Amino acid sequence: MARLDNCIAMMDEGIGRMREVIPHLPAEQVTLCRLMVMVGARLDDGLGEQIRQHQLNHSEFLTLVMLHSRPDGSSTPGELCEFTSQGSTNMTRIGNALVKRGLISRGASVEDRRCVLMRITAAGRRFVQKLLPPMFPRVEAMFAGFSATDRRQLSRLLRKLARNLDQLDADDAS
Amino acid sequence: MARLDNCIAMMDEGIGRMREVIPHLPAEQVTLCRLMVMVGARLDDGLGEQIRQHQLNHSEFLTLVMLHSRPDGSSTPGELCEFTSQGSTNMTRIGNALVKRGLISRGASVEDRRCVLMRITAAGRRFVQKLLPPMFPRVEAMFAGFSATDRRQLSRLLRKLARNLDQLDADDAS
DNA sequence: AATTCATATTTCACCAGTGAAATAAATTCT
DNA sequence: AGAATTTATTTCACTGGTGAAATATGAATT
Repeated sequence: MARLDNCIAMMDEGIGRMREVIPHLPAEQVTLCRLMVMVGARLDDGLGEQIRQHQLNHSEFLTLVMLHSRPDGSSTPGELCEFTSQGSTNMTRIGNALVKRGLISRGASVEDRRCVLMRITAAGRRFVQKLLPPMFPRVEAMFAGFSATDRRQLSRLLRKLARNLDQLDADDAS
Repeated sequence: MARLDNCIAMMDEGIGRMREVIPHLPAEQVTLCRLMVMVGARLDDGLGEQIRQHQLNHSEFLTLVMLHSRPDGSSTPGELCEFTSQGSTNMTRIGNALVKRGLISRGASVEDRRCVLMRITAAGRRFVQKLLPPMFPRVEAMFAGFSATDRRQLSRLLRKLARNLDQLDADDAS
């Protein structure tokens, strides 16, 4: 796989040439877009590899960790769909996979019996708690050389970007 | 689709609870990771929608724009694979699709006759130049409220993160 | 009680990308 | 000249996810 650094250099050159052909190209913003997508995807790939070693795919992992981090360790498929950006079809499949491995249980909700409750099991919790710590060194290494201010800035800017994206989606919808 | 803002709030709460269970969790870095992935993916989705209106998928678009931004408008499959993070199998398919639409041409290279040269056609250039400008307003809106300093900071931090990720990949390989 | 709405599952056809293996052709090495 | 290497294509089985439609069931509305 190409180093990110090369891809970025290639992009910088490409955008440099593009702006000569397309006069009103917002070069700085386009660059930031591409950086976000490239770096975000690569970051995800690296972690995905660690996850795959545990026979989990990305969505299954996310769903499981999501449940683990809920106050009561449970949620409904609909809610999980929303926060993992999955379709309901896929959520059903994810549920099947996790239930089969004994990491979660699934049953009708007591309050609203048409809801299904997915709940992490004790085995599921153990699994997550064993799975996560080995990922920490990599996560920390990603931000090596980032000062406390750098981290705060990045967090601030990403959250700001997120708000703008929400706004754009809202505009699209209306 | 859930607003990014909700997802982020949910994540913040989740990580807050997690750190009580897992003592040495690098909460700040994990948060940044998740932010990068979530925001990057959402950003991509929004643009992907605009691209799909032109009967192009993400990779085809990237490949085409890549060619357009090269000095001579041409490249080899291998090179394009590298910079678009595609497998060669897929690159062949992308080439087929773009050739069929007359946006690129494909033929043996003169210098090295085992290389294939993919070159954007005049029609391809027109297509790209008509396709891009409508995307600019969205791209600009994404960074609404970003000061020049904000943009420079974000660029700096993303490039720094990219270098760290390259370093991690290099370490993995060795 | 009947209708409407909400939640979830299942099935199905589909899209996009992966990874390995076999093939082909051209180049480089020795 | 012969062998090894590089580049690309093709085929194939696979993974992961999408989107629509049909079904079922429970809850809310009237």
